Amino acid sequence: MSLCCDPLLDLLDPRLFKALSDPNRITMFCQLADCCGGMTVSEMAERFPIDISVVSRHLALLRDAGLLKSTRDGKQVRYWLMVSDVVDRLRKIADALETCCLAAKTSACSPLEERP
Amino acid sequence: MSLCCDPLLDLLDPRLFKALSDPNRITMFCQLADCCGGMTVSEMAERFPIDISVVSRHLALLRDAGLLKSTRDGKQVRYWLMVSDVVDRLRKIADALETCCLAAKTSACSPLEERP
DNA sequence: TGTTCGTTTGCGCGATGATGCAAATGTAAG
DNA sequence: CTTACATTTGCATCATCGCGCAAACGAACA
Repeated sequence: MSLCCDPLLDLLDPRLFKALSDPNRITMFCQLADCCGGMTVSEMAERFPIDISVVSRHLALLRDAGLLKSTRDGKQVRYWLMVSDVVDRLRKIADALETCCLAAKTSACSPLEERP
Repeated sequence: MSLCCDPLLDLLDPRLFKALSDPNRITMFCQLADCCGGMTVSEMAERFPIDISVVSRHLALLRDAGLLKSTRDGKQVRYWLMVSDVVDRLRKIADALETCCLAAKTSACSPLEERP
């Protein structure tokens, strides 16, 4: 069984949303948006009242979700926000959602009730 | 202390992302995107191998996060996807993210390092 | 090589989340 | 008013999450 919203379903990666479901991670995300030079784990940790190991884990989680990239610079690890990637993903989700709902309205796909 | 990304921070509601951080809720969200007539709790529950009470809770959570609206129709409660609201929120986040990062690049705001 | 600094990982604890079951609530029909 | 159906709400259980602490890892440097 396939849905008209299959492309939407592909775009809605739980990891993306789980990554931004935590207030601290959201703030880290915004800090990186304001800092085009990227930030090291230590620099980020200075701005939060939590242990640096926790900051490290949060940043790694954001990276694994595809929101950040990390580069080693000597002893330090610098995290960068992948702006265009994130912006593209969000816009694609919005577009797919609109397309899917429009298709549903115009009966471009069979109603759910008639499916096996 | 204020950040250039303050408008972005306001848009990034943890509840929105938490709502879509669960695979079952994502699928319910997509089902509603494909069904412009909305769905009752029972109709939704037919499509999932989980207890109907769990489905009810998932739908309520999606509603409380601002993704769905619910209307009572006799004994049944029908849930609808708030398409334009969700699409607008996603696009506003994408726009704010772009704006914030562009401002950071052009030094329209002070770098994080120089803040108190 | 040994030391130091930055980062990551292992472990445990308390809190939150997803789930199922049973009971309660709400609504329409007999 | 009683009954039947749809939904919601406790309650318990198990998994996951955020967190701190300590140890391990990695890279530069004396």
